[in-house]
Amino acid sequence: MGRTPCCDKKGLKKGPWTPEEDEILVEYIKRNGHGSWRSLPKLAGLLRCGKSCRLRWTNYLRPDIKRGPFTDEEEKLVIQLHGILGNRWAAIASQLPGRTDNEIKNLWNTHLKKRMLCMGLDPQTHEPFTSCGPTIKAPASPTTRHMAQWESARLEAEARLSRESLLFNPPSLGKTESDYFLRMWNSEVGESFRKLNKGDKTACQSPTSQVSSSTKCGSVSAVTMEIGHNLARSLTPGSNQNEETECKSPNSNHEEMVIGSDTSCSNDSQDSSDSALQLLLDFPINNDMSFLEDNYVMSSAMLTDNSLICPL
DNA sequence: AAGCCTTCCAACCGCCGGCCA
DNA sequence: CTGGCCGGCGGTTGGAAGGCT
Repeated sequence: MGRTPCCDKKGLKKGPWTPEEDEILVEYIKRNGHGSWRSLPKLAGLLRCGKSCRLRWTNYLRPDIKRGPFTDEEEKLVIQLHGILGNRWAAIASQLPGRTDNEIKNLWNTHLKKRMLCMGLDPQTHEPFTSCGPTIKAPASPTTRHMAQWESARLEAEARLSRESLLFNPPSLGKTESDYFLRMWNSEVGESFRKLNKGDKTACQSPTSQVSSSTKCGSVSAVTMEIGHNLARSLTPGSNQNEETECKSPNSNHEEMVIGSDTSCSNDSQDSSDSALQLLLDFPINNDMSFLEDNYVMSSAMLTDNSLICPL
């Protein structure tokens, strides 16, 4: 029992859009909103299927689309986020205002994937290749692998934050220079973040309590901070010295965000990883996540040294 | 100049999950 | 509960553009 096609293909135009069609679509959406995509083409007088109209609008005609080539910063961010999210282009696109999932997917497939290969890294796993494949045997599916990475990151963040919480006052004691996450937490950025979340009485007392309670209270903020920690670590040269995974590329010593793919991942922890991942995907990114961008900017200079740019 | 090859990206296709009757 | 509708997503494709011989 196959699905009915999204539209009756008879009499409907396919292929590249003409400027006239673009104009009709834009004018219609400006006046009426897109409403039901399925009925839009008929109402607007277009010989296209609704899906085609939606795609044209979201990928090309939308007024907030950012034109022009990707900046280095954007490319780095895509690579970082791909390491966390895998091929979830829409989720990645939500981190890059004005960029579409299609655009990012194309960027990855045409440029970044090659760059990874050139650096001796598996574009799917972000792990170094060896003569007989990746150094670390990854879980069977990308989804499972990313869940494991998430959980591993969460557990380590929790452990580290528990340790650090003992040293929270004075903040400088025992703090590594590279721990941007904690520094940020203690900075104005962290403070404004805490203010932002002051409504949540169970979380946000401290980084430790917040992260620890992330999966129990479902605090999106906590997950955000985990992401921040993960990204901060991945952006920080030398910060992975004590991590479980060997992240050394034969070609470079660049940052690597693969975090112990082979660390234990119990069923219980997979559940929490599930919720964390889900929360991330549901997270309305253009508010809280901005602090990550700050962090990213702060750390991006370091990336330049161990450049991801691979002359082809 | 012509032909071939490669790269790039807009657009299509099919699947999935949420919603609703 | 079930099945259809719909929007969204990720994978793939096809053709235009540019480079090379």
